[in-house]
Amino acid sequence: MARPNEQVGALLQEYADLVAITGGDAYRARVYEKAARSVAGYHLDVSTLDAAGLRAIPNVGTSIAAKVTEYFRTGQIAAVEELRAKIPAGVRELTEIPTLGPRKAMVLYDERGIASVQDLLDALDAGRLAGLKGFGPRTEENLRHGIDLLRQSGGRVDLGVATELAEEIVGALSKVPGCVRCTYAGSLRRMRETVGDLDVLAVSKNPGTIMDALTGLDLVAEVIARGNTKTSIRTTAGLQVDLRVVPPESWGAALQYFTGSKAHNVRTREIAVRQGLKLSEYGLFTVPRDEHDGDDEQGEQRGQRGRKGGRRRPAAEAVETGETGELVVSKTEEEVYERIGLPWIPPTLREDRGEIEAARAGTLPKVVTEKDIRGDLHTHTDLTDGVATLAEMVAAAAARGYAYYAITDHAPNLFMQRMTDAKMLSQRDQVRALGERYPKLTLLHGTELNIDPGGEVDWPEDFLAGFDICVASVHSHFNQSRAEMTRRIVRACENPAVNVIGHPTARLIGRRPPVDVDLEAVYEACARTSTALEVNASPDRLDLNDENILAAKRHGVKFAINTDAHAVAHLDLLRFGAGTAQRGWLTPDDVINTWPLRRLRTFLRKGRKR
DNA sequence: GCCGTTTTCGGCCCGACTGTTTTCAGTCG
Repeated sequence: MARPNEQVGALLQEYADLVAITGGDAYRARVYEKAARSVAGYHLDVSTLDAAGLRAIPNVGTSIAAKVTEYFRTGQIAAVEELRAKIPAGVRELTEIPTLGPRKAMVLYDERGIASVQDLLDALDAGRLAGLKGFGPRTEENLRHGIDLLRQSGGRVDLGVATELAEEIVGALSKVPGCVRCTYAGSLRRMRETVGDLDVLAVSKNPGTIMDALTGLDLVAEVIARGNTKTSIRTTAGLQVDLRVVPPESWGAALQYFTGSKAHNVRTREIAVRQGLKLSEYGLFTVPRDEHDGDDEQGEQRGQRGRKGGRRRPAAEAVETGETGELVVSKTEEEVYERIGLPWIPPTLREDRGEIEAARAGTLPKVVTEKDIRGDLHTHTDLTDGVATLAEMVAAAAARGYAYYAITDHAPNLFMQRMTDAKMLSQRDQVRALGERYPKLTLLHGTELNIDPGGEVDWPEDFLAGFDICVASVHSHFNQSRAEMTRRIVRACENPAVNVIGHPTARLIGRRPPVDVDLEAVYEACARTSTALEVNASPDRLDLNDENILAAKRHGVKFAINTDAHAVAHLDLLRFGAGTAQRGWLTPDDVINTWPLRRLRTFLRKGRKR
């Protein structure tokens, strides 16, 4: 995504936070928050848009469009500067502490002059919070604890780690007597590339028993909250797990609700409201008549509270006193979506990135699934840095039912792998021989080339012509300038032997940032030269990521979802690649390794002479 | 401050848990 979009998005988010901290209108804060998200995720570069173009962005109206324009004209937004002058940056940082929101942060600043996390720690140590309204002993303890957590780094884990943990917990809870259903939801079900916490959902005849089962697991370091419908724990690895227990008839609504994302849920609830319905985690309900009649009065109260910065009355009373309308549906997600006039939307699309509009228009993509993939096109063996033999890898590929499978060991310029022409040709003979043992599986002999700093690859054209497929990747010189890196990768695309650009940004999640490259230029080159971009399924890469995939697809680029397996077990990581591709709205037609072999071979011929 | 197939004004998603409170505000998801 273009940088200007992210910059403006960050500024609007900051403004939203500052409005909330200063006790401004809560609805106004929320609008800025929504605008921040839509700007950051908008598909056009906002710095190139005029006022009308800006107002075409969802949640951007006259006022916000003017602020964006002002930002590109002057380099700042006066309204933001004004609030910055009133509220030190450290106060906003305070709200990153769990359990400390905008209201309490402002109290700390107003009453005690606390303007940073360190200030807060000092005040706690000096006992200076004593007597402050709303800050009792438990709150002090929670704040200290929150600061500890904050300082232990971001706390998000990768998709592989989160999936393993979630499956362990769901497995354990499913065995608890009385547990009827159990699964995970949340960002993990949506397959976000990192996961900040786990949401586990269960139906149980005996909620207490299943709560006890969770809090009793060996991996529990701390019980954060314990109720009869919700329990939260923190694992020894620092990950929070929320378990919700719902009645069986609420399963679909609860699964929909706890899968999120928050932005997607806001949209679905709004749609329900417009149809006179109410959607909660307990189901889709009709809104009773008298509540309609009372709308004006209630609205007035809400409006006033909103202006005072208070909150509206929760609907809990209505539930308790039985004023709630009748349950319409909620047994399955499909029912819930259908009743509000939408087809079921795959979890990986639920980010409010246009899926609601597409669902309404009947143009939701039929996203690619793991089952659509007919073969892995980027794998290694122990000839280079893999840990399994060629025979083992091929046997595993055959067992997965693949129609084709490419072996792509490293080329000589990754010097540590000691590849030679002779070794490669010898492997090719072995591949051909092995192929005869697997009549249903077509083996492709390939290689993973190194794109050198100038954009050249390992072998001359005539040697490259002997491969069925060539992946080419950046493995070194990650710090080149943007111009050099762009020229380097574009040049690789223009090489007639190169079929796939492997892990295109070379990032390692949480360890190495993506290389600085003009991705738009790369997408253009890929589309022009029939070079596919890889969706590397390894959970520490997921490269390209979802947003980049969306952008590349708009250029007409094709993709290959590959595991880059270095071991037999890695072939199973494919699902994370499929999930990431879904988040990028890819259909089987966009993905070359879902195609029949003939079509794939035609694509792989590219610009080669033979 | 944005938005509209009920509306260009009057709404804006909904509920659980905690802590400190004695009826509820704040935070979180």
